[in-house]
Amino acid sequence: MQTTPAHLLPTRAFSAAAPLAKRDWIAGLQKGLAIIETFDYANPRLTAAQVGSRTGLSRTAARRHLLTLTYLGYVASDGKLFWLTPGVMRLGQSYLESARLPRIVQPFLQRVTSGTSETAFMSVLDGGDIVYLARNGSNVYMNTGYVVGARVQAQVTSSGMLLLALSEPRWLAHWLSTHELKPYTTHTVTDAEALRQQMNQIRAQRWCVSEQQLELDMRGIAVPLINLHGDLVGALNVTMPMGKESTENALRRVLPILQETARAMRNLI
Amino acid sequence: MQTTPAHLLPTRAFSAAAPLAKRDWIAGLQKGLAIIETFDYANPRLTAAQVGSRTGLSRTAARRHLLTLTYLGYVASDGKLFWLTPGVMRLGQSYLESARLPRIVQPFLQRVTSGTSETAFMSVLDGGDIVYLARNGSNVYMNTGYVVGARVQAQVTSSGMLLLALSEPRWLAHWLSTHELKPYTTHTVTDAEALRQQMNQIRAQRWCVSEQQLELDMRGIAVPLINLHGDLVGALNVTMPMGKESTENALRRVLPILQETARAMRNLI
DNA sequence: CATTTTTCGTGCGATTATCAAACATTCTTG
DNA sequence: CAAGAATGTTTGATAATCGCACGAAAAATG
Repeated sequence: MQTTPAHLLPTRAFSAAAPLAKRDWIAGLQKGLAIIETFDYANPRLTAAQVGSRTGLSRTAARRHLLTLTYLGYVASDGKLFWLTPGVMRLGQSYLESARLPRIVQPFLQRVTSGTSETAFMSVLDGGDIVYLARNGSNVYMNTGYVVGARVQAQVTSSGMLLLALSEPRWLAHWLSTHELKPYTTHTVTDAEALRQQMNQIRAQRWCVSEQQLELDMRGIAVPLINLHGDLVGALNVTMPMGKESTENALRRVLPILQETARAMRNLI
Repeated sequence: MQTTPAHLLPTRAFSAAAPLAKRDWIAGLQKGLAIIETFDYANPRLTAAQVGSRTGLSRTAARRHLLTLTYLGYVASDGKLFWLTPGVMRLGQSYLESARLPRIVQPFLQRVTSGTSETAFMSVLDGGDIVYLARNGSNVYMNTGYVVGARVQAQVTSSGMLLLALSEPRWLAHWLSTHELKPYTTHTVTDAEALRQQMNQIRAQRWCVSEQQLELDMRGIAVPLINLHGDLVGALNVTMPMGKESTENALRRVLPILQETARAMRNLI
């Protein structure tokens, strides 16, 4: 008997296969994390009642959780409104510190940057999102948001399309049939069947180029990161302004460097 | 009632110790967050028993919380060991999205970068740590770790010294008397009295230069960010290799730009 | 400015989520 | 291969968490 409101359930829909026994379910933890994630650009400061209605909790329950978070330093309050503090960044930082990947890749990203003069990223798939775990290069051309930790819907990035294409076919099929394909630019592909075909090609060629899907005039080129056991651990990509350069020329210029760098990383990741 | 700016609130309260009533305390939430933070560089993968002993929970309790986190997608497990997933970065991202500051400062950082040719940062104090909330500039000279979200003990950075010096005197005194001053380089100041004197000067002059405290051959220069109400909301700084440049010359070159940029930001933050 | 309407803080008894201990099972190691 | 250590699972007892109800405090209204 799952009394949990649907919107509190994990985003990683498909992996939800193991319906945790009730006795192993810490409700307060789930609710508190949902509360942290309910703050966003449009809702930076909320009352306890607003948090309650956004998370499906009662006003009093939301308030109790918010007070706990406040006491722990993750949330601040003027007595009426609540907002997140920089303290919550300790949590993401725990991941960056504990994971080997983000630390190991940095010198390799520098290699890509100096070889191509473009901004290089390493990213992984989380749910249907691309999460950037490391970055190297200038911020001259780039929109400001793409820092370490940023997330974007996978299908509008080169790394995302690549990782989707190379992931578990059943999961991919499920994702394609349930995910809403939001258009970011006039060029964004929003047809699931078109995406599916692109992915077949990407899976075969083992690299991906993506143009103007997330931002106009921007191009991304991605290759997979595979470890010695053959596991897919993430993607390496560069993002660049398209300018007047042809797709073919850009590929000729950066793809070999990406592929060679990914190969060089194999026995370290 | 709370008049302290959110960014300056001590993490695990000193004066802010309003010892939350028992009925408003969500134990599971505190425990779960403590579990997330218990993973770090030295302990990237832990068993439930290890997590228990590190967080003071019983083995079974730790396991229940870990299973919950796993189901929610923040933790992964092979059945025996547990580790954090990129999903935890959603949490820090909630802060970056919801807070105005990190978004607003980006163009100003670019201004600093182009005026000084050095890497620019915006940061706030959280507990005794500096947290970098925005960054602009090349990563050529910099050690890899200083990305958005990174934390360093405040007293070894220019921004940290500045924010400490300008914070609530009672809180500062308490911090100085309880905080362990860890040496990072052979130049790191580890004497509390010496720090206190430096802070007096910094408080008076309203800027700070810090050299070789965290890394050899590196220099930081910081100025405060003050809003129209006169609240201290953070610090703006540049970090640069010292090379052969004198302190005076570096100050003459970058301090005016920092100060002018901070002034230009006043009515936006 | 007075009155209505809405929102918010708090105490309480009812409910059930969470606990640790005991036991079963699996993995280690000599 | 058997003893010991570490881990998974079950269970009844306990106390943590719940929503409701009520009064106080703001907001909204006219």
